[in-house]
Amino acid sequence: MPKDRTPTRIQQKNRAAILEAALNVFSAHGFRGSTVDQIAAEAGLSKPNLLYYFPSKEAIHTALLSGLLEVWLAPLHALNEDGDPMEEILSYIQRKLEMSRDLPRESRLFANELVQGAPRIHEALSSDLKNLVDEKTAILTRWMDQGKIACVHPYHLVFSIWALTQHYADFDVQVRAILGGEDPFEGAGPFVELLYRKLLTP
Amino acid sequence: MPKDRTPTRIQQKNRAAILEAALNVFSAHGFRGSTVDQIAAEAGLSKPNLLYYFPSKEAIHTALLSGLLEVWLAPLHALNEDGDPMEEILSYIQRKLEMSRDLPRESRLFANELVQGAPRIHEALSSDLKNLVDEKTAILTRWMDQGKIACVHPYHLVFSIWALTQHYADFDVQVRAILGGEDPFEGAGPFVELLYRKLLTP
DNA sequence: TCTTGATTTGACCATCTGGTCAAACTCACG
DNA sequence: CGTGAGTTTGACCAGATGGTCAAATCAAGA
Repeated sequence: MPKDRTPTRIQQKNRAAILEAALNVFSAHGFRGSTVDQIAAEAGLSKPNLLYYFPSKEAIHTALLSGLLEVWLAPLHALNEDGDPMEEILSYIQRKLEMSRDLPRESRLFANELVQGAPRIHEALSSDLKNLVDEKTAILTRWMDQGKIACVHPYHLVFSIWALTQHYADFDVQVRAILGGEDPFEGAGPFVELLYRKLLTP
Repeated sequence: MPKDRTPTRIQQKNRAAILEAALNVFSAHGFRGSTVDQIAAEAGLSKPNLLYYFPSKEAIHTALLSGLLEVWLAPLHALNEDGDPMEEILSYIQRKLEMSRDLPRESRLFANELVQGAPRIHEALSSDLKNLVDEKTAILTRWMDQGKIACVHPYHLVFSIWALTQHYADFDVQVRAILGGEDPFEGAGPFVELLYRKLLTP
């Protein structure tokens, strides 16, 4: 196991390669469906070598999840009370949709975890995530009280945004099977924008 | 392996128990994360006995999926061109939401399969499902052309209904972690009804 | 160059898992 | 009863899988 001191170039490179490979594998097969050999092969390392950098399969998984949670929540963090309410919300939605398009592996990694009861990130949900959502729904509620956007259940508003945008990453196969060759995001962008404009216009 | 003749009472009972147990286990852990022993224990059978009724783990899984696909698509099947457009769509949405509340295991079974690329039901998606959706979006399009509902992308309208309603079953842990003790479906029903009323009112 | 710590690996192990099989048991029916 | 088909199971197997370890290799500073 490498020391905790300043990591060498090799350590940085290999840790990064492992996390990148693990993202590919875990997001495609879930935790239980992925094997250490698979991740090692994808990272271009032997299995014992991989286990030299991370003590176990589970350690890789949690390192991935906790490392990506920040990235995943960044768009919501950026929601700014001082901006124009409708524009703030719509640009949050657009950022989430772009993340589904550009980071589908990350979306599916979390989807895999959540759909199976989030055994490994349950605590993060009810602490970090809940705090963030509480904070941002408070902003939404204030906007509603001020009549700047229509009055709807703020938590379910957030859920709906997550559901709508992440659907395109998580259930990509289904969407594409139905749309045929058409690019899903071509139509999705205008659709969700129209939807939330109509919903939130006072 | 039991004969193909008219199944005995024992066969009916055990097959049903196996599928019920498999639904519990597969929906909670995914295909790869579930073991035959787990399913057998849950069904109150020994592993060899279970494999007397189904030739393999995969056979149980496909039997489950194909058996439930019909149930899963029934609400969309029921969408009737001759009814009142807005009421037809809203009651489709309510039925889907009720299914998320009453059949969350079924929802998660499909979610698990889809998020991992639907390796076992890919063909059903691009044949049965696509045909059904094509048929029903044609109805939606006609309603839009007649000015009976607002004009939006019909495929993305369907996707949004799936995403919004199934979110409450598939990501149940997350929803509950954020809502605290509140019943998710209490607020979800009125929220989605308002959302689609605003979206689809011409 | 030499030394020392960092890195890599082949061989190995214990456990889990899907699946098999022959033998035993049960049940309906003549 | 008795019998034959239907049902159940303990014992077992082969392969996969997470993880270990001692030995080998490499890399950079003295």
